[in-house]
Amino acid sequence: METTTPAPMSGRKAQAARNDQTILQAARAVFVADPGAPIAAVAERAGVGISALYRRYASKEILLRKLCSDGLKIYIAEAEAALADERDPWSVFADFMRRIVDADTHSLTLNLAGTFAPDEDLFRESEYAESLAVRVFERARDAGVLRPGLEVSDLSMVFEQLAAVHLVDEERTVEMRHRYLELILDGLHLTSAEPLPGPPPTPEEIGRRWIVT
Amino acid sequence: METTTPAPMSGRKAQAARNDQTILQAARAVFVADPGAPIAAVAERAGVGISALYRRYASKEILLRKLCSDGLKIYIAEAEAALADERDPWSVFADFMRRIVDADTHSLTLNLAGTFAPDEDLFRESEYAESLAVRVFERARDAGVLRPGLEVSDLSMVFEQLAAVHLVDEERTVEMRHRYLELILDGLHLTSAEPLPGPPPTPEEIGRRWIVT
DNA sequence: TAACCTACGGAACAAAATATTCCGTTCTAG
DNA sequence: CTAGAACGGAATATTTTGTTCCGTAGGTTA
Repeated sequence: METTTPAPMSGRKAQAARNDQTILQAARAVFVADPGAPIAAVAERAGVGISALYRRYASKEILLRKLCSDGLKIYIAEAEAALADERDPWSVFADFMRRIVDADTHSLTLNLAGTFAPDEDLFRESEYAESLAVRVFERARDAGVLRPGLEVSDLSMVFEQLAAVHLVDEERTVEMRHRYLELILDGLHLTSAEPLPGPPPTPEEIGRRWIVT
Repeated sequence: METTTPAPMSGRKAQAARNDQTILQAARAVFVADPGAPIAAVAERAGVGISALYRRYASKEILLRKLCSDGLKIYIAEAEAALADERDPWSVFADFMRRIVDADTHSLTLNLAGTFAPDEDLFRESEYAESLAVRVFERARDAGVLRPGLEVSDLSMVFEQLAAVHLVDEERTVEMRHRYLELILDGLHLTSAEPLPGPPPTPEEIGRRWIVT
């Protein structure tokens, strides 16, 4: 459970605890790259056998839910941090965006939408996360630092667009996302600009994609 | 082959000619929604039997190449139109972007990258398309209407990002893409703004994704 | 009209992929 | 020294899917 201390490097239990981490990281990397990847690919990437996976997660679906849930937890944490941030509204908002893009929470929610049945808990977490996002957004909007006509739902779409930025090298991918996030932030910040064309996506439009087919 | 005239509505040949169209449209729609979709899904969507597909395309891979090739042809046509456009540089550039986004040529090149072996011809077409894009881009840049530090390769990434905008309803998807394209265009047009952070993607980084694994 | 041929629908087939189970092995704690 | 946790990875059962095949209908030609 401790990621900080290398812990008594030896010992079966330490090994296992380290695997907990390794497996989750591997799963994340693999499923972000290819949402339909076989579970064997995760094991290989983690450098462990398949049974090491099944010992921890009874099924692929459960593993996917875990990954999603973790992503949401990060999102929630960042949103709460933003709400507690006392600096000027635009900096707070922009940094929130940057952190979410860095955390890459949307590569999962985007790619995995519809590939597994959303848990009841997941649903609640998701709703809570959304409610926080609303508050973060409204703080910026009420402070008058956002382009007129924007809605919270625009944020989701922006995150999804940035999650689509994918190069082979992971580090470069992160760099590129920052590059285009700055571009988009400039557009979002243009308080004197024209409102964007077309109505923003409705929450319903955004949520419908989670329906399992 | 003629899409304009409904042609002698009846007649086996007319029927077949119409199927040529229907099948391509269906294939496009299906594979854009799900790059790994089975060929049977295309047949179903087109409302024809499987053999109607195999009569025209000897394999799935050939069909995919055809779709990609068609997309590139559109891209090329739009780029050539832009180069022939005499209006002010920014309008020409912005309209080029809008048309490409509308044509949705990148949903295919993006989603299908790596799922089939690029043909020799496809390769040539692709290179020609890219060379045109360079000229369109440089005309705008040389006219001084672009934010400093931008490169042609940034266009590819922008198109890919916009191709990631996907709602259930197709019409709304188009609307949304326009919405965020305007946002991005504003960012691209900010000639006095800071250059974007990080080096732009290299052609090599963008091309590497086509390697079949 | 009759033979013929093209385009087609869709079942049947074979191959590939993949989630999950199972069993023998290794390593550690006590 | 031994019981058992943790593991590696082959084997299994199932599903998915590309492709082939065959019987039929509609149109065409002689």
